[in-house]
Amino acid sequence: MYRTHTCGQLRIEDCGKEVTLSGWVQKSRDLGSMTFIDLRDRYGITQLVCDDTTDKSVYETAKTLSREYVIQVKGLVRERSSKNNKIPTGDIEIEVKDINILTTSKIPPFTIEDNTDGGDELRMKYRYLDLRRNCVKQNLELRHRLAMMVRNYLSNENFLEIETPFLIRSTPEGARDFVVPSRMNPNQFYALPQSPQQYKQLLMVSGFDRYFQIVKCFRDEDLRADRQPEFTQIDCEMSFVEQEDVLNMFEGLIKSLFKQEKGLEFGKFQRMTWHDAMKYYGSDKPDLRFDMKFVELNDVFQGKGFSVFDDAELVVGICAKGCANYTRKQLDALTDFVKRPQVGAKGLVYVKYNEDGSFKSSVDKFYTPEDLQKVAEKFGAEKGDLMLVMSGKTMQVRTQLCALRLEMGSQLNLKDPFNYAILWVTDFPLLEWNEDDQRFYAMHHPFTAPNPEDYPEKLDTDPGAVRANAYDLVINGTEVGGGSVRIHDRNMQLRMFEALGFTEESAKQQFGFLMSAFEYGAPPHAGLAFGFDRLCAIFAGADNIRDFIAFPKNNSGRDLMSDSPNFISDEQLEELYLALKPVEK
RNA sequence: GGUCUGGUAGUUCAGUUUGGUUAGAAUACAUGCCUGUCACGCAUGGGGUCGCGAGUUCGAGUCUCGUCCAGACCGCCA
Repeated sequence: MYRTHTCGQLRIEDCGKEVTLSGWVQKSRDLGSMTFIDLRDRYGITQLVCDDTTDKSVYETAKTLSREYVIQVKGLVRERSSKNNKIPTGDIEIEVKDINILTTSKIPPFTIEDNTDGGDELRMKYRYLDLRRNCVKQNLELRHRLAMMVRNYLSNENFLEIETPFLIRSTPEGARDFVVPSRMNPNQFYALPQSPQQYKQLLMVSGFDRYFQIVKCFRDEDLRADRQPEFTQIDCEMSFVEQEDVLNMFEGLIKSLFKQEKGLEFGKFQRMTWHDAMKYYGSDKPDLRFDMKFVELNDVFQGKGFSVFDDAELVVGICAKGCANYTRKQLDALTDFVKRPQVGAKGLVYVKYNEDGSFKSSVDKFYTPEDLQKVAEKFGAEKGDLMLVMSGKTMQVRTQLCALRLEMGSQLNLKDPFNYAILWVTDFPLLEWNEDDQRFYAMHHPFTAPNPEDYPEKLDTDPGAVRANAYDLVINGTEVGGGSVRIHDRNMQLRMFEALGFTEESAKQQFGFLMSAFEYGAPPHAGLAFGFDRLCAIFAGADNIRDFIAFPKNNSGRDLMSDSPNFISDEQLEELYLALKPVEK
């Protein structure tokens, strides 16, 4: 028997017991004629002691132990003479009677501690060692708990978890597909699913009126801190429901997770239309942990001879509470921030509402104190506030001001990761115009149902203004989930394809099986999917989802541990009827 | 496809602004001492292709160009 207890288990009441423990050597502290060893496993750390009561040959073995050796120890539990209240086993220690070295270890390239000395790259390369660290292990434990809660909640609500295929047909809409060559069907390829979208809709046609799946999805797009090429969704679909039913069901799920995991209770989640989110926060995923709402200022700023504002489509600003004391240097830094290529603004206008009631702005040449007073009134600004104003084309300037708003939120410490601001964003546009291709694309996906108020009339007259029955769940500025009511009527689906520039034939070619299925009695249905990795990160107050995935990829989509992707042999290529093309510089 | 930041002992970093003697610190590692440590302590020691390549120069870790790698972001992500 390798162990009678784990390394996190023994307490003061176990004193006097003969026990056997197995684990990794965390650290050895040699005090001369006395040696302490911290033994670690998944459950915790237990201190081992060798002193003059220890058999000499056993002590000699103890002296040879080095970090990360795997050992088995037999000994007696005894009370410590000096306790350690930092660990749960801190009241006891093991008087070592026998040590068995199970395996030795090379010196690890970084320390296996919460405050490791290892950098990201090194930790990825030796991910199996990184996972030994308590903080990383706890992230995976959190992930497991949340997955269990999701399964329990949905199972109790009569949802069935049904697996869908990973080797599927490629569809050109949406993100790039990862493709897999088929040996048995030369020159033909499978694709890995970007999501099980069409399969879950088929399951609705099949009568499984409540489906879910915690499932891997694959997208061959550039990565970010919150984007991995393979990631996990909580994918859900329901039949005989309207948008309201879906929002209520999954609001319940999210509330249940927060209640169980964090003991937090929330009232009804705030809702905001996509239009308002863009107008007041410049983003379809506004961070509502702080306010700093956009205020549109065309009427007070235009017509006074300041051509930058006079010529702009939109003049819009935010008010930073208590920031009128910002120095010239700080204001210049903000200007530099918005001028960075990532933000892309031309400049930034500030108006200080000083404590003495006077105004100081970067455009004093053009505006009288009375003008600026009106601006302040628009903002509802008080003495001591700083107003920051930008102008330009409507959508562009909103995006730029959004970047500034988030930056101010960071500077003013308004982004407490454990203060959760949750909202539904609803009424997304159905279609999105693409300048490059000169055509509309589905903003969500081509199966999303239009809002009945806008269909069919507006689809002909003003396609860009048609609202969809689509919704996102946003927490602290992160999109953690999204979904829609689906089209279940074949004619409506054909109209949609038409609007997207598909012919009936090309639509059939790509989505034929779904369209065929809809000819055999499709129920009204709707659903959504949550980004499970992001959800885990948010529960832990983290930004990067990598720490919540056991074996993640890096920025370039590489697995630094296994060094993949990598080349395959000529034999493999031959078998797959593939030939490589040289990379052009 | 683009913008920015970084690459120097096993590791994390300083040094680069202003080119100039033998490239430092902490930590890790090794050896010795130490009976209550738990970030143990003390002493000693080993450890460097300054990412790679080219250039400028009497001389390059330091300046220039190219390139590779890593990270953050923009585009992209139905």
